[in-house]
Amino acid sequence: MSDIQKNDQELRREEELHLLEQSGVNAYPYSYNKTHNAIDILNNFDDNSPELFAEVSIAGRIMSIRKMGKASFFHILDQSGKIQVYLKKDELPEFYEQFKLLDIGDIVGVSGFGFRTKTGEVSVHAKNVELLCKSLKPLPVAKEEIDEDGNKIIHDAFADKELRYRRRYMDLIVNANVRETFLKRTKIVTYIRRFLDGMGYLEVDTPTLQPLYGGASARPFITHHNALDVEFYLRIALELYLKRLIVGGFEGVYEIGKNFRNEGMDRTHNPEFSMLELYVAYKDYMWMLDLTEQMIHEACLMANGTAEIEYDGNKISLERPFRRAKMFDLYKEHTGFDLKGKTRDELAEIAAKLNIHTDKTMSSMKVLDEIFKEKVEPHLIQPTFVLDYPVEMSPLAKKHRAEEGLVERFELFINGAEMANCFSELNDPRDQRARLEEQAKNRAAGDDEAMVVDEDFLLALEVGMPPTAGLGLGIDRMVMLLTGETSIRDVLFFPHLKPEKK
RNA sequence: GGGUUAGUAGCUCAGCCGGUAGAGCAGCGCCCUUUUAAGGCGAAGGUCGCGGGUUCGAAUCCCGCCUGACCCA
Repeated sequence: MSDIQKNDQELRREEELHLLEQSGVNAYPYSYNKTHNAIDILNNFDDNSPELFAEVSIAGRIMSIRKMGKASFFHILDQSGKIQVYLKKDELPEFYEQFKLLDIGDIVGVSGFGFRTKTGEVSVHAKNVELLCKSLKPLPVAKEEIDEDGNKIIHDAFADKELRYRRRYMDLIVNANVRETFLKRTKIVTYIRRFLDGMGYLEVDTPTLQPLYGGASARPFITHHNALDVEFYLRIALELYLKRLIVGGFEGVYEIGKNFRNEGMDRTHNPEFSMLELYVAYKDYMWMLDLTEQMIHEACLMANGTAEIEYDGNKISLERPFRRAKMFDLYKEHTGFDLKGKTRDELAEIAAKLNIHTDKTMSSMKVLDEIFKEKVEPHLIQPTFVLDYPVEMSPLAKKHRAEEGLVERFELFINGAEMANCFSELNDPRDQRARLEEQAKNRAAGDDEAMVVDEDFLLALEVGMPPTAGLGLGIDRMVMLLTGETSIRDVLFFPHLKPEKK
């Protein structure tokens, strides 16, 4: 990068770095012996026994500096939070000169003792400060104020969404709420793992690069393997490989991993996103429904301390039990029509009455799907398990034990959005072959989201898969719900954006 | 893909019925040994997203493009 592109602040920081190095300071040393996190001191400092913090070493990034002549205050930020440091010239005469060359954004180690300032803030009185990393780029600076009611007011917050997403590291440094959201995300995912591990299920890894893709209706990303000179697809679902592991004899497996779908990006879609898929042998979908309900309920309690949350202006209760409703009952409830057993043309006629646009190319399933999206989904604000879908909509689900034309499947909707999807898994290889061949026909007829026939998967089913319940749960959407974020970009560290053009 | 809207200093924003830019914070210099949106004084800092056009003159008006946000299909 040439000097022409650097602004005066960047040039000044480089100049300061040279000055520091000339005076013998290593601006990029190798380690620092840190004994405390900011929060350890802030939470545990006791005015009656300050000796508990008589010797502390903390380290972090300088976030604000208040110089007052021969004494100074600055705040440093570590992973746990911010803490104030106090510095006197007559105690640190040598460093005090260097201090002039330090900036907001530099990382320092501070050793000293804990104390409380006149104004009541627990701080560290520095006996020694050393530079651990010189920062060459100015950081967006926001100032915080605590108002009379104790609320934090942030002035000039770093708010430009595009910059925040493209320079997420800056966003994380400057915006505490962003850090909190991602910490919560990690806690939620850790909780899910602990929950499933506690049930005795195995966490496994299956291929991301696949010679054939399947398990969902979506267009894949295609890539190329040079040594083999073959095309590979990035997986669109975890399903077919996890089921092979159930065939292989494991009785409970799960994977939390990335799926890749070659489709548009918006507030709820990123081309790569995280899914949990779980398969448990000898269980059916209603058993999995209970597990799903428990897992989401507990994850919310763990993340928020309550099962009552507010999301996008809606009050949502994740208290158990969630509502359970059959799909065709919901159609009746929200459209007034009984759609069960209707022909394609009858459905199209009803759609027209409901002011839903259809065209001749749409199959009866597509029409049903449209009506559901338009008339039912928006009403599913409180958590609702939608039960028993038409067989044509669910090529990997087992036929319903009691109802003709349906499969044993549920989807969970919360705040009008699909959160989880589950079936009693189809394990009759003859039926599975017929369904995949049907998909292949749709594909040949132009549906580029239809599934392909995976002969190896069918072979696995012929070897025999025990009765199995399978669940897919969108991790990003669940994190959105539990953190109150309405854009998927705010729960992904590095959401995809269009490339920057220079 | 369509509509609305935004892009001005490192950050947050004002200026937009045309006359070549302004504030706060950050940064710089001086003063200040318990401050906390620290304070006081002073001096800086900008191809006004990019490219065309209209005009004596464009951040401002017109066209195209890029990037983001929101809504719609």
